Amino acid sequence: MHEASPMTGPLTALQRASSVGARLFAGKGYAATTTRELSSALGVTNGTLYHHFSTKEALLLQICNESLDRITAAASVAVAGAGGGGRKVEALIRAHVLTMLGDQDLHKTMLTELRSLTGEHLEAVTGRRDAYSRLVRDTLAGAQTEGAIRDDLDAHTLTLLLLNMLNWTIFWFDPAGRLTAEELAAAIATTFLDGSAPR
Amino acid sequence: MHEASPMTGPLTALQRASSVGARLFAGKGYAATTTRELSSALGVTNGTLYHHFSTKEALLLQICNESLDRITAAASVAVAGAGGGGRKVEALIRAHVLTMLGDQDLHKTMLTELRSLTGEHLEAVTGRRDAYSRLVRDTLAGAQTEGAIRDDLDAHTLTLLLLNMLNWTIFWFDPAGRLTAEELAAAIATTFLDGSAPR
Amino acid sequence: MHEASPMTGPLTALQRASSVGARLFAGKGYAATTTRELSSALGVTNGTLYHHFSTKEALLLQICNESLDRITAAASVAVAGAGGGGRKVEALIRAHVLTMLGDQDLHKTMLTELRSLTGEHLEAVTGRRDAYSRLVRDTLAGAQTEGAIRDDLDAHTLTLLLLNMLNWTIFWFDPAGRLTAEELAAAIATTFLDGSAPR
Amino acid sequence: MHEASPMTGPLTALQRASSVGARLFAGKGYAATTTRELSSALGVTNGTLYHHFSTKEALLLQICNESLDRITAAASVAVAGAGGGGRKVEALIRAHVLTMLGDQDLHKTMLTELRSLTGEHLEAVTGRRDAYSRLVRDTLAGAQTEGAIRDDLDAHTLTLLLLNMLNWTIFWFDPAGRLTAEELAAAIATTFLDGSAPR
DNA sequence: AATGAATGAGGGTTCATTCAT
DNA sequence: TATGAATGAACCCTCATTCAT
Repeated sequence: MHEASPMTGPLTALQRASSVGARLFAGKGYAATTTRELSSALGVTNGTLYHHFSTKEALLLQICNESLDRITAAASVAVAGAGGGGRKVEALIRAHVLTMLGDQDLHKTMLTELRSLTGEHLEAVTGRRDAYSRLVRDTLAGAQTEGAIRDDLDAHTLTLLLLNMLNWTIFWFDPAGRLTAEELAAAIATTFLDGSAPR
Repeated sequence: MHEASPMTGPLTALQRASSVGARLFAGKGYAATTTRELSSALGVTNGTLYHHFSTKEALLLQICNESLDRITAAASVAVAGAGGGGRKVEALIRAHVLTMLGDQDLHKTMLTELRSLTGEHLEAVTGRRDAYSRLVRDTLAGAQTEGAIRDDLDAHTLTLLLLNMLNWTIFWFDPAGRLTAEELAAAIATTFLDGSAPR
Repeated sequence: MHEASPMTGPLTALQRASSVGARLFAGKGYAATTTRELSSALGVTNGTLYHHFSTKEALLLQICNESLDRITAAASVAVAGAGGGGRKVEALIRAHVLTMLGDQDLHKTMLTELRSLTGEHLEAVTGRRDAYSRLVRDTLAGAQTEGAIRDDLDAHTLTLLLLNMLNWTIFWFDPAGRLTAEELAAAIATTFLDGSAPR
Repeated sequence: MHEASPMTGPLTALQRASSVGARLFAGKGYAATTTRELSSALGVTNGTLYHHFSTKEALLLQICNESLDRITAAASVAVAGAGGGGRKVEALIRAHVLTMLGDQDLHKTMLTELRSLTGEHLEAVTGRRDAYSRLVRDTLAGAQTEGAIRDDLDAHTLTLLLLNMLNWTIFWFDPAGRLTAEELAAAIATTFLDGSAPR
């Protein structure tokens, strides 16, 4: 997906910065990752890294933004393109899961290291994350209005529970494991919509 | 001996170490918390902290162990005391949620900072966490056997989905918010067992 | 030699302080030896150590004094008791070597860690060590006067050369090695007096 | 490239590291010398010191290696260039003394602080020092074979006694004193070969 | 754009020493 | 006399960041 295509040359070191940074940040945490580890993993010197990112935090910001860009775009498209009722919810779940697991390090970094941002950076990313939450809530509220999902639990609570099911996945999903991302998306949709009790 | 009893005075600084450490680690992360911040929050000098904990990691270890002790004990008791079928699952959910939210910092630290442990510490805590996961899975598998929950999703997957719903809560639950822990436990149980679609 | 005799009880911890301190100081150096290591090797607590020695340096001072007491006493007695001429020089060499190697740690500490003393302590010990050097020089000068040793090298230089031969031994002598202290004393006396060239 | 040549300016701070480090280590001991004292004496910051030496011990290692390089080279050349018999021993003594006193701090550090090295560093330097001892012994054994020195004391013992006379000098020699290094070398050679007794 | 030496504040930890019990 | 918790300065070392080349 994000690899060089036949029409382009190889990625430059800096184009790989988000992905390399995300790998390191996801692996050992933002605070525990040094800029020297970043430079070294990128194959450039420490000084060069600072020609492209004014601070370590700027790289984290870029990663968080990229994560939210992708997940918001994927979810928006999915929801817009799906039929009414439960279909939109299913599409949202699938888009969220597939996007998130398609670049696990990137999204894990956003989800877990966001708190290391400061000041305006933090506000900006938090704002975008909240906007995404609203997208989820609006989708659920819409489904409630259409009678596709229950309305004895308010949309806000349902949103939080759905995000619970979606996001914690980032901590344990193994692409080489027995469950594919598609299967997982289906299992989450089933469980969230129909529950685990037999019908 | 060193525990606070109703008859004794306030906890000493060091008896508060787990709770103070958990607060700081949960707030800004283990790696970003300095031992000086810890000492200062405990009201002791840096040297005193090291009189009681050989390393910063030793404090993290104690916190993780305490978290898993509590959550395992609470869940075991709850499951053992509940009636058959879905009741055990409900009891487990309630015990997990109430325990976890009863000391949010402690359990958040265990859930998110465990990876900062090294060597034997990491193995020991990981082992205990996995043992807890097995308790959850056994409970779900038992409910499947009794026909209380569906068996077209395997117990392992259901376990992961349930833990998703339970654990991510730690990131957003606000004790002062509109939802109480009891209500949340009930909402999770309902959603996990019956799903969000109307019946 | 310095062990409890049948008439006395076992040594108290503090009576062993010089010997234990000397062992540790000789082994890894004064600066690299901690007071906790000292207490622990003595089998007392850190606080107790400080009831007997006001500072770590006070223990070093005691060791240096004990070393110089012993070596000065042994040499004085030996020189006084020996016949004239070269006999006094031989006796001095033998006394120095046997005393020094009889408690290698004690004397090694004095010889190598003396510089860690400060202020008056340093002056006092340096003064005593210089006094011992004068004893050696006076002995050599006396032998020159009697014609027992050459006088084309001045007594001061000969003193330094003799102390060279005597003192560096502390760095390599192994009581379990093939050379006994007596044999070494004889070899030094022979070499210093007669030289290594055949006669 | 980075060596000072007659055409270049003064040494950079880091080129002086060995000599400055040796001065401090020789003066108060390796363990008692702080890295801040080192940086400060070099006129750089603490961080800069660590830019060039990965640990304090790495500087000690460099000093020890430099010392043994010089002393081994000087002795090898001297022995190889000298005539047979006692001439080689005299040449060795002179080379050892002149080299050692030509940079007293460097060699004192090697002789007295070597034990502060750890692991492979210690083994490496100990190995090189032992190799130098073998050079001395081989020289003495050769002189014995040629009948230039006595053989009723074995070469191993004579080696130790000669090194005693040579090495302890480091503790007291004063370049500004009444004895020059050349004179001292001559006195040691005379005493070691002919003894202090009149012939 | 790229380098890598330099910076200096701050990190975890240790230590000689003190003191209430 | 003995204890061991407490102290806080200092230790070695790391790090994000800067800057001359």
